[in-house]
Amino acid sequence: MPTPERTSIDAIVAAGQEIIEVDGPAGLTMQAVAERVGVRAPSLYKRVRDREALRVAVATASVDALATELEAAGDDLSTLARTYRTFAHAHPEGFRLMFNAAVPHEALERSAAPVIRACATAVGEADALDAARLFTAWATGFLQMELSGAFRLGGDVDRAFEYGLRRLLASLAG
Amino acid sequence: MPTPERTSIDAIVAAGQEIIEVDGPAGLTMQAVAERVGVRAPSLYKRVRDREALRVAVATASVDALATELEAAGDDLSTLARTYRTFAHAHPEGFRLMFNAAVPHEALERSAAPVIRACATAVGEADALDAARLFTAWATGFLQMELSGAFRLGGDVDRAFEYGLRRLLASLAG
DNA sequence: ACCTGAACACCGTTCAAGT
DNA sequence: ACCTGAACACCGTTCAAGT
Repeated sequence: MPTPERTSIDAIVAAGQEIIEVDGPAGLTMQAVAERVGVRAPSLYKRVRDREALRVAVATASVDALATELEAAGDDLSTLARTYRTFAHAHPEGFRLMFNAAVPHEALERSAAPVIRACATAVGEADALDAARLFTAWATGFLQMELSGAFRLGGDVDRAFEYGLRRLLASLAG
Repeated sequence: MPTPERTSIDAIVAAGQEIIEVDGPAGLTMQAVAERVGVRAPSLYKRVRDREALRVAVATASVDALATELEAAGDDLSTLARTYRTFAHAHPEGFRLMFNAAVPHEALERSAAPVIRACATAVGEADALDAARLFTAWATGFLQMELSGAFRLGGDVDRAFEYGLRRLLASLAG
């Protein structure tokens, strides 16, 4: 006898995204997600293989959301960098999880594409990939350090970000 | 009646470092550490407050080890970058944990000092901190992406590292 | 003083039984 | 077909009792 579905993979992932921002990555338990979507924990196994798959699904949703924002930001590297930073500030735990779960390659590629395209414009096709990696590595590392409090002491973090961005753009232009 | 100590905080932290490299961060359980140092799990609570404190202690040990290697590397930014990368390759899980645990500020400062000093030589005292943040953010982000497999496809990763390093040094020189 | 077994709460996961 | 309670294994943590 068929029964109506009481939740969905989308609702489960959305619940996971909300939970990590409130309770941190350790709060992402099967029971917390189940309670939030209104089922019992065992029911989640109809939609996700295990907790690790749920972590990956939540991380992938974050990468997809980031990709959407980057695509809307256009081809300007400064705008892309600031969009990236705004995203990280808005969803710090989702941002962190992106680098702590095995996000499928297609999702990563989609979020990388706008940066690679902008770099191709700046340095030409031949060096576009290397330049995009330079740019993305800097932005990612900066945000990770900013969020983890590595910049706790000294200096203006906004100024350090703009300094890095300016230097990088100059380097790519040179 | 006093009893002889059957383990030590150093042995516990060393066991934790070994465990994460073999079994990953999820393998760092109180029971696994206890077994490795030859006591029962409850005994660990004589030396560490809880599992999170153990994670922090292991991460801090990694930062200290990194700082020691950076101090020995000298004042050349290229050498510092390659030393950092060699360290990350040798202890990938220890490297990742450094950014996923609340390492005390003094440890972070000690590992940052060699880079700040090298940057002061390169760009002067006024911009040394911003330059060090640019440099460290790039290297950290690059390694994190390299280790997490974000560079899985396309291009030579070694070449991308050297490309980024060259561009950054040029930028700081300019 | 440090160590341990026992106990408890909590979590991930499976599965037979419900609808 | 999906959902659930019950069950099991495993883990973090506490604590009284041992030496």
